Amino acid sequence: MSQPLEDKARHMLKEARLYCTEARVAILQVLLEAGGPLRQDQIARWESHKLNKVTVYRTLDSLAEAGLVHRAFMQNRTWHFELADHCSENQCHPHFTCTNCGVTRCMTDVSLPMAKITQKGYILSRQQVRLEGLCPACA
Amino acid sequence: MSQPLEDKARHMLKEARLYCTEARVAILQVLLEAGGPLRQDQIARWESHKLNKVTVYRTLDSLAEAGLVHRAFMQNRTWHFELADHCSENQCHPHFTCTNCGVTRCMTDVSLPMAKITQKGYILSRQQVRLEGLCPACA
DNA sequence: GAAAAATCTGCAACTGAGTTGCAGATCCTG
DNA sequence: CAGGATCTGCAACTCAGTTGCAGATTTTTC
Repeated sequence: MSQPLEDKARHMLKEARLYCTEARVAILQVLLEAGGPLRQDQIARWESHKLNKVTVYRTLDSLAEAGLVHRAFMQNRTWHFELADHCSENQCHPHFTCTNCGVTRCMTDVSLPMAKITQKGYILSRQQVRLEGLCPACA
Repeated sequence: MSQPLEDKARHMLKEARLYCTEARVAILQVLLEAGGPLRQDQIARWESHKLNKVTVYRTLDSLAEAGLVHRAFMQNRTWHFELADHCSENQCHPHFTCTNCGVTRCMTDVSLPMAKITQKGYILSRQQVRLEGLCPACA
């Protein structure tokens, strides 16, 4: 059923010159399918894949190092990972978290200009924006 | 020596209608003196105050609830706390972290416009900006 | 100002995300 | 398909932050 996703995942791994291991293919598929940030446990439990948490973390590390995935944000001391597409070179889309229900959403259609650091000597390479408020369901 | 800071701390607590306990006065003093974000262990070890970590966390919670302090950012799965002044109602100053040496600095002179959420139903109440790059020493 | 009520504080034990070492399994290249 | 390079899973660990509870402080009441 998700053959095309698996193919896409394998292709991404080939491009990045990474071993096409079961775990990497599975995790990329899960992230492609989810279309948003996921925690380690959400990935490990997804569908029929049963991956050890150590494997999930190490796999995400290698995918992040290769630039395929990145740590989107931390919530409740837990990292959420997502595919690194839809990101410009130095800025990803903002993430909105509802302070009432806790749901977090990617605001892919919102963007802010890069900050300007006036102090001398700083080299700004990346900017991250978190938004907080009420989601439509809780407002 | 830090009599004025202690007085200021006590005054802040009175204003916020909180008990003037030793721990609260001490922690406010430390944060006033530091002038930037601190971790729990940095606060606990500051000068002659020897506070239990549970006390530090609970005290910071109560100060945060009263609006005197807030969680500035998380680094290495650890919260950094700072005084809540210098913050506008819905946005605090950005924090810059050097990807090389790990140092984090408050960029009080940098500001970004608030994001505009185009999707209906969202109420945006707070925006947080993290910056990454190289500090003058590492650039 | 002392007693009562309301709140803190510290200790010990716990929680849970993320990490490490290592042996055995998989993947790729020649 | 053999052999080296690289993963994977298990068990045990780390460490920031939390919880329950008994005893200590602070504030309020009279």
